[in-house]
Amino acid sequence: MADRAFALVDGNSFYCSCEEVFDPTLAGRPVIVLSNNDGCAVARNRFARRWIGMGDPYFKIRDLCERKNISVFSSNYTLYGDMSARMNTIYRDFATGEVEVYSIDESFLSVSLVSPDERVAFGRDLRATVLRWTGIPTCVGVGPTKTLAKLANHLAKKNDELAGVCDLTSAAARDRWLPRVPVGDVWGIGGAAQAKLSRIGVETAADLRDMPARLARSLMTVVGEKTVFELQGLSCLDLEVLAPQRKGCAVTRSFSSKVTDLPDMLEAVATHATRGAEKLRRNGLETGHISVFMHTSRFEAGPACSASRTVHLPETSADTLDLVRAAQAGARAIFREGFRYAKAGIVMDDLVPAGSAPRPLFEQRDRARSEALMEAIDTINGRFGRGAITPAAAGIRRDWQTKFEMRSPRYTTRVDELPSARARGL
DNA sequence: TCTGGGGTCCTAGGACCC
DNA sequence: TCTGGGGTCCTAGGACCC
Repeated sequence: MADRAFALVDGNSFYCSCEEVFDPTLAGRPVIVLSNNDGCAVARNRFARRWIGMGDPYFKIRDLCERKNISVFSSNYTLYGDMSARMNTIYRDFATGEVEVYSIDESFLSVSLVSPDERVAFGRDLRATVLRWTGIPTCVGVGPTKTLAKLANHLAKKNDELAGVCDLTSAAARDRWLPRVPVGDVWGIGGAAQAKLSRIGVETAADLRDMPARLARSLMTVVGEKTVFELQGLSCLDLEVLAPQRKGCAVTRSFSSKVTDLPDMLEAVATHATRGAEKLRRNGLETGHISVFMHTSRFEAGPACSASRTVHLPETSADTLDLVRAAQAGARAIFREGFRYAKAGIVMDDLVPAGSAPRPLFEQRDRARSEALMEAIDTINGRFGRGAITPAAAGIRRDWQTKFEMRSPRYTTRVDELPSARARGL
């Protein structure tokens, strides 16, 4: 049995690249994609990077974008999710199914069966195939642990001479590269850990690898200790080919304009609960309680307020009407007049598989009827688009609705939004 | 004038990730 | 005017019990 090896593949400026695939006029031009509500820049292509910082609020850079002729898009998660699925199909071919989908644009592949001297060629072939079949440019990092694969991917992105593929399989390669990586760029080392490490003179990935594991544990808990082992080449994190059952589910949104009255708040909370119930049903899960929260803006002077309330259900449920009712009851209990609310949301945790929880002796509602109704609603919304049917409480789309003013078409998932092509000179 | 000890379970909050 | 959303994991500390 060969030693273990992992590859991490990710899409370069993934959201921007998705937009560029379907709009050839963007080629060679700066492009950014905004977060929900057109709030912040969350993706920048390589031409936009010199002007736009990650997370820059849009209202602060709007003029700059105009001056520099930067193309700006609202997030189009439907499109990005579909492109992501296409890429993972290719990865599964390359890694005989041994693929962990880590995020919308990153996947770990097992490459244990690829001999060490062929791993760079494997990476180049994978990149070329993904580019040809989806139009998305990628980088590939290879290593004996997931943390090293991640680090290799980071190096592939930052160093043009690597041509998009970096292999840290050999100890010699690690000795060459790890001293060049700031410790804060290591997967799992955030701001707090970086500050602690800096105080004891640990500044690079190589320093972290060479520090005593026990000291790492005392500074950064067992998570930091594992990171040290992983940098040494001792694999502590396995590939998770089957997505573990999710434990929680949240739907939260900032309002596009501040909410000050109860009817608007109730409508927003009902909309979030509706969406939450859909997510539960799609995952075959139920919840026994739902929490509601609302708060004012942390950037705004004036009276501040942050409140939350958990409401228990008589029995576990994924029924939209149950969840809307409970969420609104919670919202009524915590809503206070006189505040300019900036955000509200619902959170559900302790999720259980549908039908697995013990039922009360005397059922309070007709389960079969509820399930039939929800199935009908999901079918209709599946065919005609989300929101074709919603509970009346989720309302009629008022001012608080999240903004997506610059969203591109859903090219790959909606027949009425397919890209069109014109042939010239025939 | 004065403190038990040890176990489990739950929750809140911190840290990190994309 | 305008500053994202959705996860996971770990630990400390309180409540409770015997």
